[in-house]
Amino acid sequence: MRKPAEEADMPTKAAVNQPKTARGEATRRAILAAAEKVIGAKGYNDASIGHITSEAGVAQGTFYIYFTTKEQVFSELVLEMGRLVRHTIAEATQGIGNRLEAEKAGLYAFLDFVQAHPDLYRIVQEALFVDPAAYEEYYTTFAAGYRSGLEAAEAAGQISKGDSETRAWALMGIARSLGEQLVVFKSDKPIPELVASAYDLIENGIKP
Amino acid sequence: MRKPAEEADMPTKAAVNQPKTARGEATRRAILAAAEKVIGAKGYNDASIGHITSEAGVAQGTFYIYFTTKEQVFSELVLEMGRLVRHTIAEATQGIGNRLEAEKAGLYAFLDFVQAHPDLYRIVQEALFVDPAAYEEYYTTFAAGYRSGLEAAEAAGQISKGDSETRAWALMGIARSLGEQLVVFKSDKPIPELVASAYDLIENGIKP
DNA sequence: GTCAAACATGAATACTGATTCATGTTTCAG
DNA sequence: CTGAAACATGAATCAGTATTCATGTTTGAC
Repeated sequence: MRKPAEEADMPTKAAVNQPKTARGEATRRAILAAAEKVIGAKGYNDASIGHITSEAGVAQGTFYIYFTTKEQVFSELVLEMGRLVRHTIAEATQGIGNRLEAEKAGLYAFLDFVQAHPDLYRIVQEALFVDPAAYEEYYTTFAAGYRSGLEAAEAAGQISKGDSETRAWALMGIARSLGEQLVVFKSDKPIPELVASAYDLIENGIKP
Repeated sequence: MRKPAEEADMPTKAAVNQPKTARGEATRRAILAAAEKVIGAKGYNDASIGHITSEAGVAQGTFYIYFTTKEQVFSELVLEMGRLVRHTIAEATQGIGNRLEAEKAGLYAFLDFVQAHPDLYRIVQEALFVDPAAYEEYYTTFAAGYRSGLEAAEAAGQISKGDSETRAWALMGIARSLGEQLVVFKSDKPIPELVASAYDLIENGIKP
């Protein structure tokens, strides 16, 4: 478990195994990409190191030059997914004044991203069983952002008052469920329609 | 799913290994209960047959008297969760005329159930990776019920018009997300509050 | 009571797959 | 150019564990 840092002092996650040359950099990236593909497709347990390295076009031992453990690649992928999603959404909602509109654009961007990266989506789901801490961080970070957006909107009078904590989780649940529609159940409903229907619900509810 | 008669001829899923005596019945049940507990706690892969049988208080070989495969117990647990949840919700919403109120009562019952059976909840989530077919059936069955409820309510003028397919998935997503709050993130927010906040959102939306 | 069918046992089998290691090959600073 | 550090290889190790099986024990119909 604990891993003494090379000479620094990170208590939580020492970033060892960093490549020093361009070649190493490329190899590491290839392995990471292969891991995303293979683990996303076969699941963590059926994805063997052999599968991953052969997909990456390197020998099995090469894996351990850049990663200390099978679990470590997995964790890295979860973190990557988190960073990418947040970045994508932040970019998509950049400069949208009305926060309700921003949320809608965010949902749209999220679904687009999920459709483009189905493997990463499944990996995050599996994290609940492979790396619960990463899973938790992924969702709590996400929820915190959602929540503060809602609170700002509430303060600005752009949405009604309500429990923004529960709202945040509920809205995340909607986004996740629709994402699953696309990636897991392979729905062919176009994203714009999904977003439109969902946002009609979110804005107006279902009261007659 | 379909249940072959004792001596009929199902090609897909022979229901062999049915105990014939009271003792066998009890043992099988003990193993199933142990499997729920152990797999729910450690996850499918880390839950070995040895763990399960020792939790059940029987020898390792006994497992294979009642189950042909580790995967089979797992599948059975997913099916059980589906049956139990549907039954619980049906019972809780029995005789409620207003369908909007019925949905609320259903959410309440669902969250109660989830809190009482955290292991089963995790098992369903893991089914996406261990037994995708069971996972799919669980959610599509659930969604179909949700959807037809919404359509009936719409026809009866009890809710506004809208895409009931997407609505069903969105509402399921909310329920699931709140369930996860309880079971995975161990929120201490009382269920009635969760339900109240969520249903305010579902009924009225967040428009000011 | 008896005995065949059910049930139970736990050691042995058989295989998978993560991780290590001894041995080359490539890179690049000086 | 050159040699030490990086990088790469893939066969060998090593542990875990699903499943089988030969051998008892219990049950219940008669």
